[in-house]
Amino acid sequence: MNMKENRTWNHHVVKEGNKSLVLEKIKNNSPISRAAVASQTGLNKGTVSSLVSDLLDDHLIYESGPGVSSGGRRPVMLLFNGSAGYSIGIDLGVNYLLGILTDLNGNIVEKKEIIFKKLSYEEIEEKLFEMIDLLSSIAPASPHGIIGIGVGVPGIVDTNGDILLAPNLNWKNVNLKMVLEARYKLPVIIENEANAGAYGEKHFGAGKESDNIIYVSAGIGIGVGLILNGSLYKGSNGFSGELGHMTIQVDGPLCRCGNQGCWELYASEQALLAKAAELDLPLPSKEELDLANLISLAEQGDQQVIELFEQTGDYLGVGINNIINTFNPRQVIIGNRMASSNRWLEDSLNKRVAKQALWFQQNDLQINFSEHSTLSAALGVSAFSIENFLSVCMQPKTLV
Amino acid sequence: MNMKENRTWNHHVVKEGNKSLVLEKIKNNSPISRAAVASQTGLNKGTVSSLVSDLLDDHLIYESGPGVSSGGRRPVMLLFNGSAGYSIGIDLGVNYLLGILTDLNGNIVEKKEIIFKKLSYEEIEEKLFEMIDLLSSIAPASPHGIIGIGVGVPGIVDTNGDILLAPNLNWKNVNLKMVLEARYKLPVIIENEANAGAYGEKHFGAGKESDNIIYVSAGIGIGVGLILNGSLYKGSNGFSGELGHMTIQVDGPLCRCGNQGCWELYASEQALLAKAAELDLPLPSKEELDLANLISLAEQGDQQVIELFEQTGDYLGVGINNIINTFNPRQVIIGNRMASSNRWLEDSLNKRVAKQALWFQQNDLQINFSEHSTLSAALGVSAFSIENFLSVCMQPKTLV
DNA sequence: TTTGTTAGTCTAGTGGATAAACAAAGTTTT
DNA sequence: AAAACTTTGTTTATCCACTAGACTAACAAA
Repeated sequence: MNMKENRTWNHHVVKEGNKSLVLEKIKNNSPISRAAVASQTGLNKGTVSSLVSDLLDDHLIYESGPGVSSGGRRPVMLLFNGSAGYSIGIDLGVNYLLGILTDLNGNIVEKKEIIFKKLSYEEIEEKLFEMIDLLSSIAPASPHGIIGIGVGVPGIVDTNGDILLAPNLNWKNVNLKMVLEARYKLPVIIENEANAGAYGEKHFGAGKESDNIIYVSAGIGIGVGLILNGSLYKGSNGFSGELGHMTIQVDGPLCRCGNQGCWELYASEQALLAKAAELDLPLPSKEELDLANLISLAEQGDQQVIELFEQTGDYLGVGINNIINTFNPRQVIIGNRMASSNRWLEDSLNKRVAKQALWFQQNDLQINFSEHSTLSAALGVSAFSIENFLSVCMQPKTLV
Repeated sequence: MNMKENRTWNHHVVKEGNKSLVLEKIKNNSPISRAAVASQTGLNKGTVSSLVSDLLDDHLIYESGPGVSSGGRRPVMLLFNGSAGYSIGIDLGVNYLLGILTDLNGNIVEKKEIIFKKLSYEEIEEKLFEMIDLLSSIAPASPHGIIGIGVGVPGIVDTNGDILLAPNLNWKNVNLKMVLEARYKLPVIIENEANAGAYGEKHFGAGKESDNIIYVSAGIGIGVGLILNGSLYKGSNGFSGELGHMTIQVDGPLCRCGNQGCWELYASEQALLAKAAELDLPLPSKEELDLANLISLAEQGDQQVIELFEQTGDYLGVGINNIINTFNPRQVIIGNRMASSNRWLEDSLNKRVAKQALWFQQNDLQINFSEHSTLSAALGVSAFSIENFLSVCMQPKTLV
């Protein structure tokens, strides 16, 4: 909420803000008593009592038995009710569909994956419906039911949620949001896969406390999700983070974007595979040249492949250096498919960063590979829906 | 103001927000009547009346004569009182000191420049005192007097205002803020010169309405100021925007930062001069190889020099492309000393951007050279002080 | 049992927003 | 010119949410 917005300030806003403050406190510090919430937030005891009563009515929190006394009356402990509703998050990949059902804490209740190859838009839509229907049917009974659907896509999504371009899916101007909202009558969020991953990492990853997190989604291409000042930065039209097409070699090879020497020509899965194709690797057939097989070759100690990974790690480091100099982030997280090869990427990447990054940028800076790896994006869109749902819950009820 | 901050919400916050809303409305739409403020902000007429009366008491606005009637009682017009106080903004360069005195609208009342060469910290401090004393003494009488001092410096400033490193000045860990605050008993803001320039352009430049503005300060080195979502992004420790050290050529020449192929090795004033030194140019002596002389050679039609500028413009475009792909900004503004050579830089820069930037990024994107050029940074720090002053004015008075 | 402490609710009071009535100062219509 | 209408700005009554502090409840220690 920004003071410069043309929004007036009144007691509703105050209540909304404080309610949100109390809920956040309970979520992050549960179990906690009303008294502790009051003293820790600075709110008056009475105010907290009243807001807590609202939250209880909404089933967003619940009271557990009494806690331990600290020399007086025993406190009633409050807990966030993660099971007040469930959220669907789907990672729509080029050749897979990964769907999860999470509770409001982001805990995964169910996970389903479908692998496919070269499907048309209509066919993917069909699979998507099946996935959502399945996950909906699995969801346990709860006060709020399914609270929203989120979909992460490998493409450019504008600020309205329209998919403008998804080159690897061969999609253009697809309004999936409208389709899903019409069919399911639920809030739908469509988000770029890298943005979703960044959000997922912020909420459920190692970087929970950081305000400035850069999520590098290194897969077929490279996309970057930016969490700046604690919230997702999407740019003027929602096209930020196209760092895969950042020039790191002015006179480098031509990219399909029209540019030369783009980062993703050096450090993506596609780049790795292209370089591997030039080698004479002990694979059963040319068709089986994929990341999984390269990883197993590396595991067998194939020096050629290991060197390939190391070189890629070095190039990843070059781009990450640029990111560090640009954003001075607290944390850089490398996710998506390439993150699974962290064993062979890590050393050369760190060496490159240590060599280049300005000294003062190195303080308090963490560079991690994602722990969730393939799940970040799905978790992220699920988190979007949850945030959205909770913020709507904070708003005053308008009587019908 | 962020809902996640651990700040409670109460009546004061509401009043502060609405007062700020009303003041902003009057500032941007003056002259304007109370009634118009009410209808345009959505606030109640009575609320506006009361807030306006507060603002009149603070001398932040004033009433002019009655306006034209639109079929009823004639309105009393309200105007922002730019002369309620004055702000001092100083651009501390490597070999110059540029100080301005502005009113609260950012209009320059007085401008003074001192040129010097290789002074020690103590000597510069002395000059700085002289400058501030002079500007203070010139300021017209006003209700609030001098409301603050801002200084833009060519170096790394952390979030406390400490100057950690200013390589070209040979400064390290200088706490200028404390020195000035102790001497003048006024709020002091120290800011990186690129950040200051970005702020200056946002407030007084062509990009008044844009929310996402990138200011490229191309001088001896290159620094970048980032206005994202309407406010300055400073990174976790205040070190963001070090884009001069972004790699644009992995196997390029070594930079003093330890990196190879940094942008500022290709597109800064220093790079231009270095390349010019290799040429056999018709200059009276080697000592006179500077930007001003190169510009006059170009004006005389020297093809070698013009090509040098064009090449530099091309390289500027490479970095700006990376900026566009990263931030999807509404506007990119090139400022500082190199901006004065825009005539010869512009074409090759635009050609490079047109060739490379992803098509969807080109919509609604403006690339401009700064209109204020050398004044942006001083205007920016002055604006910082003004903003700060006004936000303090919005806070409820605590009776002593 | 008494005393002290902590938890949570209740009541009165406060500040600021809103709606609506009202006063002031015009314009337009008759 | 008088009457009717419009618009501006103030005033009044009311409402809402927070605060302070009294009060009740429930426990521990002496």
